[in-house]
Amino acid sequence: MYGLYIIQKYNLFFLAKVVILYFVYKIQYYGFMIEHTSISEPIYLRLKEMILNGELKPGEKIVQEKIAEQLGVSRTPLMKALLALEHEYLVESIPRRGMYIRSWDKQEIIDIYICREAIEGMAARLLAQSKEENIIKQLKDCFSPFLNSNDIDLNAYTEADETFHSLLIKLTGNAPLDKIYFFGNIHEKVIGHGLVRPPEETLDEHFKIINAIEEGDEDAAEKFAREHIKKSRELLFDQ
Amino acid sequence: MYGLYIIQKYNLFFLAKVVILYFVYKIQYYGFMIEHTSISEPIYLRLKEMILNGELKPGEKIVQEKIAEQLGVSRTPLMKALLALEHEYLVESIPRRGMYIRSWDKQEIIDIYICREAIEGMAARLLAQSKEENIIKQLKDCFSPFLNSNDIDLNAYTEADETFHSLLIKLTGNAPLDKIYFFGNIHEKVIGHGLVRPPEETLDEHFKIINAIEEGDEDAAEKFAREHIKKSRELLFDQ
DNA sequence: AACAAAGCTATTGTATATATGTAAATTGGA
DNA sequence: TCCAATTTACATATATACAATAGCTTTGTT
Repeated sequence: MYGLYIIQKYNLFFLAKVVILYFVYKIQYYGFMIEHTSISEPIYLRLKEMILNGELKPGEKIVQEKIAEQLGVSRTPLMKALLALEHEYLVESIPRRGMYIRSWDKQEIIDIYICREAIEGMAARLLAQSKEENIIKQLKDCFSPFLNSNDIDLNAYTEADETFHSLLIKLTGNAPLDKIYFFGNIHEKVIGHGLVRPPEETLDEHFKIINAIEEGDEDAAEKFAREHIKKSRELLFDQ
Repeated sequence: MYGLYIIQKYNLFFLAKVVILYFVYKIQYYGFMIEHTSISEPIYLRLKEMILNGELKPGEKIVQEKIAEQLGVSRTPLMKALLALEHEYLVESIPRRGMYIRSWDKQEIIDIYICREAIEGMAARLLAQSKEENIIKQLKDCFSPFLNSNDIDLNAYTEADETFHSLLIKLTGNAPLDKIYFFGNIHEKVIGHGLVRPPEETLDEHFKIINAIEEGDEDAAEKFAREHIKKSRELLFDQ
């Protein structure tokens, strides 16, 4: 045993191997590598993508074994991902029957928009309280490409819109608030990648919110953020 | 095989067994029995109870096999329950390390109270919009026992307070809003079953909210609901 | 004696097997 | 031919088995 070690010690291949293993270890340890938390994380992301882009359609049943085979994993981590999606309102579970891609009726969509009003309104208020320059810059940057443009690219604007609303929450730094804001996904799904209202109308509203935040006017910031969502909601159902 | 069947067919014990099994089946089928959706549901409830009453302490590690054995189940449904608790902010998961009972620092509690302000404020507004008699009655009933009483039982009042805040959300009928309102648990946990402020102070505030709802004054209802929570938050941290 | 590295142990993450329940299919009777 | 009841097939829920890894312990070297 000892003799073997002596031999190995001066064996170049052995040394090389140790060095490599060491670095692999260090790389993993210090997190330079992609953090491989678990396999259910990528499953979750993939399924979410499939739901949002329509590969999996509302009302469709999810047969666990099929999807598991399709993704090349077992049912256990798939279940974990499905439970996360259930908590995000994207998947519905009927005990002993199965899981289904969720679909929303008119009332439910209204209810979701009301939640967004409450959450985004509060977010705008919090940002107005902080009034940080860096925050205002980030918000402005979303829409600055479209200012003074008389031919707005709808796809780009849609993406900017999504970024803006997501940023509004994240920039507050309020983690619990971000945690309960999973309705953004559903918004996207409901309107099918389009816009509820034309950029000409909403661009101004977005800047109204940003300006109120910049001026530190909490009440105005919240009011404008809410009105912005409310208008879209009312237009969706002309009520 | 067939012969055996004939013998069993006329065996009284066999017949009795079949009859019993049949009724058990029917009882289950028609739902006279407690609906046994799954075993993870009671596990979830039990764990929640254990966390809230302090049997499991903040920061404590949850060793799955231990708890599973203790509850007499396998790790699979336990995991399901733990994931649900993670989504409710009661349990924290560190990948490959384990799950821990969550503890909250000052900033996080403030953040949670801010969420409550947004959610409960919106709930009060929605109820003011509906202005249903039945709703107002239920809200009033929470506190009517304490009116004109100069010696309020603190335990009873604490319970009434919890019921009131929970009702405020549920009575809106907005399911998504109720889904994101899981911070009520944490409130209870944070203040340790006590009250942040004395009944003399909060009883009046509660009725201010209820009266605004009764009068259909949305703005006032939301304002009072928010102020009520904000005052407690400020007192908790005297900021 | 101090430190690094390898091995060990405990616990999590994943896969598979078993059990239980639901819905569809089939059979038998009117 | 239609209806009801039983059987069958399939999918989910739970349990168990296996694999991988984090942190501790031990060992060996300087």
